[in-house]
Parts: sequence; structure tokens; C-alpha cells
Amino acid sequence: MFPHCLKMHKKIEPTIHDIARELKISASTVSRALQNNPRISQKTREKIALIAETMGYRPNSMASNLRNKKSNTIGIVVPLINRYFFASVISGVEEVAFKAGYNVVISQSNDLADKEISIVHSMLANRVDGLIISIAMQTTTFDHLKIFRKKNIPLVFFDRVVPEIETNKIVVDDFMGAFRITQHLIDQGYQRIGHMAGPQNLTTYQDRKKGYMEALAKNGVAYDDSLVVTNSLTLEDGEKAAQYFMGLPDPPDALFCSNDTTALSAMIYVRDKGIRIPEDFGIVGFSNEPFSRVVTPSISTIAQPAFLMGQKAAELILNQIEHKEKTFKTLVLPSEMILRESSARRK
Amino acid sequence: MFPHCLKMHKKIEPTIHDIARELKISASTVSRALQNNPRISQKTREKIALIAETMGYRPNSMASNLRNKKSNTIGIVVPLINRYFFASVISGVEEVAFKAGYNVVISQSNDLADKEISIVHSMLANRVDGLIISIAMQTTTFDHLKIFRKKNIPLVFFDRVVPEIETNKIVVDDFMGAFRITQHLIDQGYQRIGHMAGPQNLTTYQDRKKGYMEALAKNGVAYDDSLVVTNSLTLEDGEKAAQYFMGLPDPPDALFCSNDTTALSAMIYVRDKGIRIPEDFGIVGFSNEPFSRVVTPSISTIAQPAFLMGQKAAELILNQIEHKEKTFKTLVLPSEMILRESSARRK
DNA sequence: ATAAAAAATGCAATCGATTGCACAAATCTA
DNA sequence: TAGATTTGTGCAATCGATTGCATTTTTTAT
Repeated sequence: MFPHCLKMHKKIEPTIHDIARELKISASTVSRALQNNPRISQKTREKIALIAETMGYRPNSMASNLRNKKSNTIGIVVPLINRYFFASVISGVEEVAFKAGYNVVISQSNDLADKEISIVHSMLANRVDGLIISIAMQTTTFDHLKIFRKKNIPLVFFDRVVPEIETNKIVVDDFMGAFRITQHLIDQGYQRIGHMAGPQNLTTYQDRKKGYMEALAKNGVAYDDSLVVTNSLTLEDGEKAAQYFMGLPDPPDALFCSNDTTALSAMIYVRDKGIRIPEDFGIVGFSNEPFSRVVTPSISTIAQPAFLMGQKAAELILNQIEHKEKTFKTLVLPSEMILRESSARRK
Repeated sequence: MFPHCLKMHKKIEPTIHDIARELKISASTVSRALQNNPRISQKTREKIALIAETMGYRPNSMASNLRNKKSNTIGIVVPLINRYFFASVISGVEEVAFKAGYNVVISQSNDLADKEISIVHSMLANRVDGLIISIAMQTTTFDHLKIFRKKNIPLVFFDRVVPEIETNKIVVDDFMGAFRITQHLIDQGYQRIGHMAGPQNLTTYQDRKKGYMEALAKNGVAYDDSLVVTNSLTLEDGEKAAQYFMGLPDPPDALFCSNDTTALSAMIYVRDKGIRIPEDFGIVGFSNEPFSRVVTPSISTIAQPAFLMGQKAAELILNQIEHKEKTFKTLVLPSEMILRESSARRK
């Protein structure tokens, strides 16, 4: 209505057209100059850069995203942001993505399938250039993820992967980690080793259980179903399971828990029963939570390179986005066994 | 070139124009129908919804963002994503933002001023509708944040705020928390209480120190500069400081640390010297890190409602974005004192 | 049946950056 | 110096959704 009013609203962002008008040239030239297109002479480029600077010009990424059909955004979906493992992965993704000029949009499923589906659809609508995801415990259908394959949008699974979808995946060597730490318990002289297993719809927990079973088998120990409890691996689950184990007629003398949380609560339960750890009872966990190192006794566990996992996930997805990499890999990152007090029976 | 080829590339996303063509109506009508604009008849609206559904239409948010000059995105910048406190805040922000239909883009400054500035500029270029930030330890200039005030882009500080910038802020009652926990130490009969202070350019750590000093003053205890160490509050800093304290001719018999990390490392140092905690030496921290509850002895500390803080931050920024709220508040969330073993001298 | 009012739809410009192609200017060649 | 190159700029369409205004269609009133 009153075009001159624009002068009053200093907050209005300058565009390439404003720069063009200022210099009495065309917007195309400005656009090209700002991209350092060699077709524009050095002289004009400098002139334009100067004006852009003084006007406080910042390219409107919504406009260029639209034109380029590229959002420069990577989506990441995790069950819960404030879980150390996931936060570390996110941290790794962010680091690599930021350096490459990408934004990271984040969402959490709270381990609920419905929320996950809703999030993923929202990411699709927002035209993320790629999605990095660790699926929710609850998730059992995968149509929302198959869309990515159909539409050829880069997709990377980490940690909790979907076997039936062919795409890039990054996992930790759960099997090997579980195998080695179970072997470690055996080496320490523990005889009856129980296992706290996680939801068996997730391959990670399947593999941990398999590793446990394999170690037993390798050592000629018969598998005993009563020594395996499957639950959701919460603090409470750990305590309940410990109660079950210690109530058995022939209780175990060691426990391999599928995460550190349950290892901790089980440990506290056992200790409060007056049983000495590690002398009378050994406990090991999985994941190397920050607390595992500092509790007493400190908990032996398997460290997963979470930050590295995030970096690798970002690299993989950037490769797909920018180099149109077509082949899919499954990266298996080595896990690291960290031996601490909770299982150190033999010095 | 070969328009019919489009049929081969099923991956091409349908637009409102495709829907319009299909129904031989105009794109405007489709657009309005999809927004449930009452100007479009019920009949056509249903027809359009049906076709949109079968074509798998998803609005291109880049296009509507451009047109509406709104990104539907909230930026959040934290020093480090995988720190429990920050991860919890992010989690809270995400929850509220997602429900309101906003995306959350995340970045970490690694406590580096330069990276923070770079991130903030990138968020500006990406036209976030608002920014939630906890500044880096290193940050000492604030031009990159003042831009938001100038351009009238909603900005919310949390935890680590900038006093000189007038905007919405959310902090925990650091002063009160520090005061109460110092008072607690005094009540437990500790006589010489040291303080491990954090970087004094951050108000949070200033306030914690002030609370400590106030508690001493209230109880007629003279402030002793040699009992205060200021550092960056890392694990190593905590150990070094503990070493310093215990080497004093007249060492303290209790320590109020500005975070749990240093409380832990100091505690380990002191304990390893054969000093009994809490009998001979009391230690309290700040932040209620997950490990504080499970270490031995467990650490008394001040809990900050991180998740709530994130929710409130999101609510504040959404209010500014959507209701153009002009007035600024500073929300002071109550901190909670959590008493545990490390300071429980008197039963 | 007809004018007037109301309802439904379409046209065309817009948001800001990008880019193929055309055109103009500068430089070079003979 | 005319003609051929090379170099530098501009025009106008495009990306997909939105919206003020105009136009068409339907409904209501007379």
C-alpha cells in the first residue's frame, strides 16, 4: 500500500532483487555472482559481494531449497533423545552434517510405533534429503519406512535396524560383544550364568542373546531356559528379574544383562541381599552408560561407539545424497569390552 | 523433453497442479480445499481429498514455507547434545514443538564461541521461526544474538542466559539451590565449606557462588577466598581442585561443587585418600546427573527440571511466534534439593 | 422469468533464488 | 576495420503453494 513504508521496516530481509536494484543490474547476475560463478567478472562479483555484505543479505534457503528441490536437511529419529547412547549418536550426526552444510532435524518416537509413523510422515512432508533412524521398540510394521525405498530417498538405519528393508545400516557387533563378555564371565569362573534379554523383535537384543548362547555352547554349558528372562530392560524390570533369579531353587552365580540399566538395578538388588559382588556373584551389562564406570562396584560392559556411529551414519547418508551412491552397505562397528569390578573375581 | 516420461518416474511427487489437472479444476481450488477453506463446497473438497489421498500427495513444505515466509522450524543450540541436562531440555522442546506442528533443528556449539556464531548465522539463513539457545562457555560477544532482537525473531535463552539481551529467559533458581544446599551442609555440622565454582562469565555459576556466599554470611561464617576454586568443571578440574583443597594447611571438611561431575571426581580423590564420606568430609554437587543417584556414596545435589525447562522454552517461543507476544518474561523454575549419602553426616 | 444476492471457482501474481538461452559488449583475428 | 570469438549480463520461466480479486455459477427473492 505504501511502498515507502518498507524503509521503516528495517527488519525486512534484503533479497537478490534488492541488491540488483541497488546496483542497477539484474538479479540473475547477483545470484551468479554470489555463487562465484566464473561467468561473472571479477569486478562485478566484488561489487556485489560488498553490497550484499553492507545490506546484511542472507540467502533465503526456503527459496533456493524450493528451486533446487533439496532441503539440505537430514532427519534423525530416535526412541528417546535424552538417552546417552542416542544423544551421542545425534551428536556425531550433527557434527558431520554441520560441516557439510546440512541441518539436522530431530524427533523422538518415545518407543511408540504410532508416533514414529507420524514423525516419519512429517519428515517426508518436509522433504528431508535423507533420514537416519533407530526404530521404536514397539514398531512392527514398516510401510512408513518402505516409502523411502520406493521414492528413493536415502535412509540409514542404526542400532535398531529392519532386516527386511534393504538400505544402509550401521550396527554394533552385538553378537560378538555378547559372546565375549559371556566368555569373560566363564573365564572368571562363574558357573551358572543367567541372561536378561531385551525385546526379541529387535535384532540387537536377539544378537546379544545369540552371543550369550554361543558362548555357553562353545564352553559345553547346556542352555537353560529358566536362566533367561526377557523384558523391556527398565530399572524396574531389572530388579524384578533379579528377584526372580535369586528366588530360583538353583540360582545363577552371574548375570549378563542386555543393558547397563538392568545390570545396575539387578546389582543393587543382589548386593542388598548381602551377596558379595564380584566374589559370590558376577554382573555384566551392555552399552557402557556413563554411570557404569562410577558406580560401586563399577560395571563391566560392552562399549558401543555411539558418537562414531553417528558420524558414520551421517557420512553414509551424505554419500547417498550427494554422490547418488546406489549400493548399500551394512557397517558393523566393533564393540569394545570394558572390564571393571563387577565381574573381576580373579585378579 | 518427454513429458510422458513422468509416468516412468513414479518417484516424482504429485503437486496440487497434478491433482487439479486430474479433476479438471484449478490449483487454487485444490489448495483451498486441502486447507478446508469454507469457500470450497463440501462436494469438491471431498473429491479433492480422495484424489490427493490416492495420488499420495504431500504438501511441499518448502513451497508453502516460501510463500508464507514461515519455516515452521524452531532452532535449538546447546553446548553439547549428549550432556544429560541438555539432551533432556531438547527432549522437552521436541515434545511440545512436534505437537504444535513444528520441526526442531539442532546444533551444538561444543562450547566454542566461533562455532556458536557460525551456527546461529546458519539458523538465521535457514529462517528459523525462533531460536532457543544456551550459550557456550566461551561466548563473550553477543552480536550474533542481538540480530534476533533487531529483526524481531523470537529468541529464548535457557540456563545460560545473556543478561544484556532483553528477551525471554528460563533459568533454574541457581541462587536458591546453592543457598539451600550450602545451608544443608552447615546444618549437617560441617565447619569449613569449600566451593568449586564454574566460569564466572556465566550467570548460572555466578549465582551458585552467590548462593554459597549468602549461606555462609547468613550463618556468620567468614568468606575465605582460599576455599574457592574456579575452573571449567571437568572431571579433571574436579580432581585437581580436590588435590588443592586437601593440600591446604587448613583444608575444608566439605565441598559444594558447581556440578556433579566435579563432585564425583573430587569425591573419588578424597575417598582414595582414606577420608570417610560423609563422616569426615561432605560433598554436594549440582544438576542431578543420572550417575549421582547410583554412585557410592550417592551424591546430594540440586535437581534442575530439564525436561520441563525444554517444554517451557518451546511454549514461550511458540507464544512469540504465533501470538506475537511482545512482552518478555524471565521464568525462574524451582530447583529441588536432593539429599543423599554424600552429605548425610547426621541421621 | 428476471434481477439481485450469495456461493463456488478461476486467474494471475507472489514468495526469492536459479538457470537455459539469447543478446550485448569486449577482445581478438586477419 | 569488418568479422569471428570470447566474455559478461539480462530475460523470462521455473520450483509448488497461496491469495486478492475477478468471474462464473447457483440460489433466492420478486
